[in-house]
Amino acid sequence: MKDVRVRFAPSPTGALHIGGVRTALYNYLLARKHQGKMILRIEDTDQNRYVPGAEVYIKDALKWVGIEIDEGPDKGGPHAPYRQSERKNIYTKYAQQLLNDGHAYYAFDSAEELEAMRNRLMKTGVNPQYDSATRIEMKNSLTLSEDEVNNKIRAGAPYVIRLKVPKSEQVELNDLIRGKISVNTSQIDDKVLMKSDGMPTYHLANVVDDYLMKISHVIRGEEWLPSAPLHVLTYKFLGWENEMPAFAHLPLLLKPDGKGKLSKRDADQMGFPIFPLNWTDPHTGELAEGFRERGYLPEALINFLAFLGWNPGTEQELFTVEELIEAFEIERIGKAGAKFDIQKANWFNQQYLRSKTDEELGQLLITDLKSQGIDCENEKAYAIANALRERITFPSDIASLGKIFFFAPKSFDEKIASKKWNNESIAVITALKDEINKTNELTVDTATTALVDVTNRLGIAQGKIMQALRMALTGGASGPDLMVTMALLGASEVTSRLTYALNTLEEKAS
RNA sequence: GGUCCGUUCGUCUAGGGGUUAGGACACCAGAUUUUCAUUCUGGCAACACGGGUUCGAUUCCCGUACGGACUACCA
Repeated sequence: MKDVRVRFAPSPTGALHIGGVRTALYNYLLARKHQGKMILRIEDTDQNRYVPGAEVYIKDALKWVGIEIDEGPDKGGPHAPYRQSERKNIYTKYAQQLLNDGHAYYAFDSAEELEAMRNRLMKTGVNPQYDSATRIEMKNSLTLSEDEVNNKIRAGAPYVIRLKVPKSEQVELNDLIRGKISVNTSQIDDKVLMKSDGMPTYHLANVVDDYLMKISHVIRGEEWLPSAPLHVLTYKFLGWENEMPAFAHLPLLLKPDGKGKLSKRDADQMGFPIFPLNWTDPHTGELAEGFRERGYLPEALINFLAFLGWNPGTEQELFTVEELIEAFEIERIGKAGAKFDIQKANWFNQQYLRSKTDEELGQLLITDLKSQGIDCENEKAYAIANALRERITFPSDIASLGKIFFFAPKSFDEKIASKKWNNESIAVITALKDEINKTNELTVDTATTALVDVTNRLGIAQGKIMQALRMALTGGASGPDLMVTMALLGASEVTSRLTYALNTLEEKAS
């Protein structure tokens, strides 16, 4: 394979959508697999849609998920600048070339005139396009005399430059994911290449830049598929047919239920993030919570995203980035859109979170507790993390599940209280409390021994009172191993909690 | 409407002319855990439909249906 050079080319019009992250990821995986280069190109040719902060956001988001950029606006590189607004004169040059070669023309039609043309065509049942049939009725350098055109331009009349698409020719391209795609030029209209503000449109800019930046593979979303033949045509007209990159159009990320592409609205409705990081809309001031802030680990998100539309063909599910790079192949990307299933993302997160050490998990707990004004020694935090590690999906679960070690219960699970708080459990807990009160060193072993002794003495099966004991100790119906919980709490705390439970719950029972 | 693209369990998907159509998530059940969770075992559950081609089609071809994308001086 020739030198692999891929690009991720977002438009700084807002936060980076999770689908964009996946597109960037696939580009990145291919680049790394072939020791190629990953290029970040900012497509900011629409000045009206520019959103301050968006570019920085995109870079921060890529950095967070671990996608490294080899060439880009900050990094620089042999084909700088990497911001399209800074490459304006380059596009003008190639537009001029197309004009000279008769592959493009000036058009002076106003928005109203275009609108009128479309309405007229619509009424007659013809597909409304600015094409070989309609352009002869419009105001452009094909219908106007050379003098008229020159006069208009000299007078400063606004104009655009359009591609002169042939009347009827088959354009073919071989998509790496979908195979051969063939379209007749009669279905393509004379797309605007240069806008009246002097900026290029995407169609010109992406072709010119991909060529100049020696891009080997264009990996982008399926929404570009319909205009891909137009781009192929542009490469041909520019004389770059032989250097044309390979195309791979990715299937879309779909909403979890129903149909259609995943939108922020869906995500909001179903209660999951759609942006990698927190994003505050500069216009509305509205904050959208990111995957990072929700507690998703970048490696989990990457693993999850990689599998949305691609799979290695083996039964392995958990992949490090290095493994993904090794296994990745464009040919194994699926064709159909993939519904976004947040439950699967949660599962990946759980897997990655669990694989962390007690120390890492414990530090997470310490940080969380500190923000609530609670101090916790390292050793205790590590022990709590160890007890909780099998039950957490998000880092914040450690603190929320671990709070039982720092706060005595004030209320008790009602279901357990009504079902399990009876003479037997009261008897056992009373006796256990007295037993533990006598010891000063409470460990898993001594706690177990105490419980066994008490239940044996009273002739009550332990299983019958475990839930009552847990409720008395923590207020809840579930939690980490009870003996571990008691050991972590210590003798005096256990005694006082059991006493409190016995006092408050007794009244309720009678 | 037109053009293009797509369609295997609820979801992500493997597979491929002859398979008990495999895995994962979710869900359900049992076991273990003296409790809940974990873990383990098992279960539920899919080739959109109709025509071909073929000895044989879920797999190849053609239609149909359904779905999606695109159809801007936005990307």
